Amino acid sequence: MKKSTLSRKQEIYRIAAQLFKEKGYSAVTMRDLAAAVGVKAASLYNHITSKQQILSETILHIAEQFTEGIEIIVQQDVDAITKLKEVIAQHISLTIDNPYGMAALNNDWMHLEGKLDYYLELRTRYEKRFRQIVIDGKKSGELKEVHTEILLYSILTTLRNLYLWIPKKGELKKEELIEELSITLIQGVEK
Amino acid sequence: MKKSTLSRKQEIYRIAAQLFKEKGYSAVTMRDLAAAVGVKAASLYNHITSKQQILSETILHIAEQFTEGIEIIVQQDVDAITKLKEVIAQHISLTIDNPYGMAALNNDWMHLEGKLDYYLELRTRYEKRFRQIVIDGKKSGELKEVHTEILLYSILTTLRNLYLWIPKKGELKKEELIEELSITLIQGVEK
DNA sequence: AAATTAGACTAACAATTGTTAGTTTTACAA
DNA sequence: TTGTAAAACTAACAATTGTTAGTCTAATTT
Repeated sequence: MKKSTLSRKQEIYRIAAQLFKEKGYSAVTMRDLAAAVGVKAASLYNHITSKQQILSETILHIAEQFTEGIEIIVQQDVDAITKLKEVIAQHISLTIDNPYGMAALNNDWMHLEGKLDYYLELRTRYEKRFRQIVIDGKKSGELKEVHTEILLYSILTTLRNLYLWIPKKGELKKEELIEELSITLIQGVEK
Repeated sequence: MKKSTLSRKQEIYRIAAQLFKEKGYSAVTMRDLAAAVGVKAASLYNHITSKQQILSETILHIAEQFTEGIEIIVQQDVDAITKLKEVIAQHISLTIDNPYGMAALNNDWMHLEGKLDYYLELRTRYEKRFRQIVIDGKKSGELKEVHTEILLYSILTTLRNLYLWIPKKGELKKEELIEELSITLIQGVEK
């Protein structure tokens, strides 16, 4: 495979992820994708092997980054609040890098066919690590005594859906976003 | 139309919303829906007029409740924090009443055909009222000086995705959930 | 210049889609 | 018991789906 082939494939993947974000995997046809790329549907198959493969490579690549990232974070010897901030920063970074892929990860994971079990395993591992940070933070007195699951899903949901509004906030600097979102999520909105 | 017809129609709508939540509107076929109802696909049309109608009635019914609800909340003569708590309570109530419909509202609104503009109008109105609460709260010194959009979307995203985990929390009482989620969102997770 | 190859094309496929038409069965009112 | 209407059924439709086969063209390598 040559460089030009690789970048053509990547261009298809990138455009596919954009369309998946707009309409969802199932509603995007290979003819839609081909038109957006500027080519006939059959020509796509010179570069990709299937529609399903586009989805699973897109999703799993990101999911692996998240799970590997949090496993590094949890084993650091720092307090829970610091870990939480690092998790927030990781979400922001990965979302800025690939907002369309994040949309697919969030909305289309159930359409993974062969790789669904692997995806679910990655997600379970991720949530387990995140939950451990919350539990440790409560035990050490850093976090409020609120139901773990409420605390967990309330933060996690905001982070998982950053892709919905991060692209619009082009004017906001990444470091500033990390700072403000950390404040909002950790210290709340009340003055 | 008789009572039995109405309840049959409602049963179809209810099951459809469940399937939409699992796989998304586009991935649910009328044959899937029929099988879940226990009937052949063609028989559905004795009760409904189209797949699209199921989606739009499901989504718009909820969207109207939200927009009407927040317009009542904003015009009350109470402080911003109280309004915020009422918005949170409304989200929890409507989500408990109809978690599957909430999923469709969140994930499948873009597949509305004739009614898409109306939906977007409702959503814009809703966000405008919500944003006004945030702006007022900052002005009155009740809320932190964080970017309005960050504060807005961070809360709103959590609320919009309650359907993802509320069904699992059957053991948790509604009033308790409102209390704990209000604390988490308004005062943050840090002790 | 000749040969090879990457990558576009047209045409077609088998399967699946939402929906309609027409018919039979079920259930209730008379 | 008979008549009527609701609601199930089978069969089919036209359109659309992902994908393959085979061909042509343009670019690159020899």
